[in-house]
Amino acid sequence: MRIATWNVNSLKARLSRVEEWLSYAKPDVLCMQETKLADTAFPHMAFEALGYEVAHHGDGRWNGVAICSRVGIDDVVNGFASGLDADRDTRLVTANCGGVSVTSVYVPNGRSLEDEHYQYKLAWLATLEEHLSAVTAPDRPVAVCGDFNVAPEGRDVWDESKFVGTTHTSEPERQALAKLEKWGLHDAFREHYPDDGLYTYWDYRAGDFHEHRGMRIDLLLLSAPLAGAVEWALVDRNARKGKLPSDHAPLFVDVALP
DNA sequence: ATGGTCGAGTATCGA
Repeated sequence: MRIATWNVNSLKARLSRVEEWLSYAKPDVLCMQETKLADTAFPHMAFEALGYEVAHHGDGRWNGVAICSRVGIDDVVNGFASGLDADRDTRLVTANCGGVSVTSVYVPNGRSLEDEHYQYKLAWLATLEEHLSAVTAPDRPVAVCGDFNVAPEGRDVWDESKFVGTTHTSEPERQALAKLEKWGLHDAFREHYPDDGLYTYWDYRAGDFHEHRGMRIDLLLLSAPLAGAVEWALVDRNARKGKLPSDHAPLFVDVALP
């Protein structure tokens, strides 16, 4: 099973690039973030034409997440599971895709360490763990995919000295991520490729992509039954090139399901 | 030279 994630930064602006990518990468499951669409505006027919069913959770202007699957999609949960504090934004959607519990996440940015949004980000990551415990368990096949807006380690940013006192690299954020991993999730891409300089996001400004100034903030977190069956993983940098790219590249992993 | 670009929507905010 090929499981992919991509922060598309507006599906309206990116639809043709996403269609192109699906037609050659052929993932079984694609998690998208920042669709910036209301549910009623989602272009379902474009995805159906490529063989995908879609669960989308969005409210329009910002955020918005989706799961596209060609191996079935059931038990859809929009936002956090019932009983937990409701999210104020549309930042996650969960579904069962061919026996795998898939969650597409768009973790809050945080903006700055002093901003209220940073506290929201930390609380959000804690609630995500409660959500996972409510809908599944780490001994089952679980894939939590998306834009985590956290670079797990120093090697995940282009220059650590540029990230002193900023979000995405602070210790509380990294601890929140480590706590998720302790729940039973593995950073699938990182476990196979230890090199630095492997990024998923490059700011549009200042030619950052061409200067290799990036960050690895998009992750595929897999439970042990999946992490142990990973064949390979890839960040498709080609999808960050050319006309009207997202500022994120898609990332996928191939898992040999039993 | 301490910015630089996108996408939302149409003035600015968010990333």
